[in-house]
Amino acid sequence: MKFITRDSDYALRALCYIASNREVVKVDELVANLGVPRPFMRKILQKLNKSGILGSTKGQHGGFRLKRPAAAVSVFGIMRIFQGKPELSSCFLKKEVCPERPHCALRKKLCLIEKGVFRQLKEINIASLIKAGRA
Amino acid sequence: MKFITRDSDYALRALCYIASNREVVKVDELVANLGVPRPFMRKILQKLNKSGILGSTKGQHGGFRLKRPAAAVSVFGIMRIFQGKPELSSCFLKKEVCPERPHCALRKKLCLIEKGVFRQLKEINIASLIKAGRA
DNA sequence: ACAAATGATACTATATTAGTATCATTTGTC
DNA sequence: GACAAATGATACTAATATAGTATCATTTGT
Ligand code: FES
Ligand code: FES
Repeated sequence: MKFITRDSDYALRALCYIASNREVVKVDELVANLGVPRPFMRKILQKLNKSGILGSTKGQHGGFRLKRPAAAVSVFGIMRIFQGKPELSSCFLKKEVCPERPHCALRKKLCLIEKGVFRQLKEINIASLIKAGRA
Repeated sequence: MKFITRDSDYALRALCYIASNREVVKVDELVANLGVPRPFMRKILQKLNKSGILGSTKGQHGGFRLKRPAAAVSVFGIMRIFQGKPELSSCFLKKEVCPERPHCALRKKLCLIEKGVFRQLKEINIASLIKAGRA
């Protein structure tokens, strides 16, 4: 079972790289340093741009830059962008909304777990990752 | 993002049904009551049998029966059977074992979260689900 | 012998994830 | 203004995982 997908993973690496190096970083530099396929990396960065995490400038001295403080970019936020809202508690029996939802014991318990996981994922951010990585 | 897959979900429903009804239950009865496609249900039950959660008898009065007390069958155990060990903390950069594993900050944090989730998933079991469902 | 159950296994379909390819647009430099 | 060097947008393909089906073999009670 995978919890973090590759695009989230690569996105986090790219963000850490950008945050701990220059202001503006080009795709090619990221590719060279992270070993991610170039077109895939581009796709990921463009998505981060659209989501407001990164800003970009085109042209000769263009590239990507962090648009927010590193501490304000959480792992939870990145996962939501690439994987949608992690939903630990889904019911499969019917296609419409499950009629038993309000009473479902399993769902209730999973929701509790979910809350805790989300809270923890929100606490991990680019700044804390960089700091922990250096220690 | 899905956390529990259908087979795990259906397995849990089947187990709850068996545990809260007769000793021995046939596939057809489960299918009739749970609305799961018969061949899929069979596949799931056979896997539960192989895993030692259920026992089975063939022939005319055959069927499936719980092989352990309901309280000893955890959601965690079922998920492991159908989804493999949930691995919140995987690294994608290389195909071999990641050389940075011992130092990786993200992985360390995810491992902590993982531990908590596992503990909680182990605490939820068929007996507690049935009890909570009746309340 | 036969019917009614499960066991084993192989196959197909659908959805998600991972990755590629291409052309358009912006921007600095000559 | 032409051109090179960057990103933007979009559409496509490949690989993998999930969901489900189909079939034949084996066991067991009557
Ligand atoms: S939400 Fe549908 S049975 Fe739990
Ligand atoms: S970078 Fe490989 S385990 Fe985190």
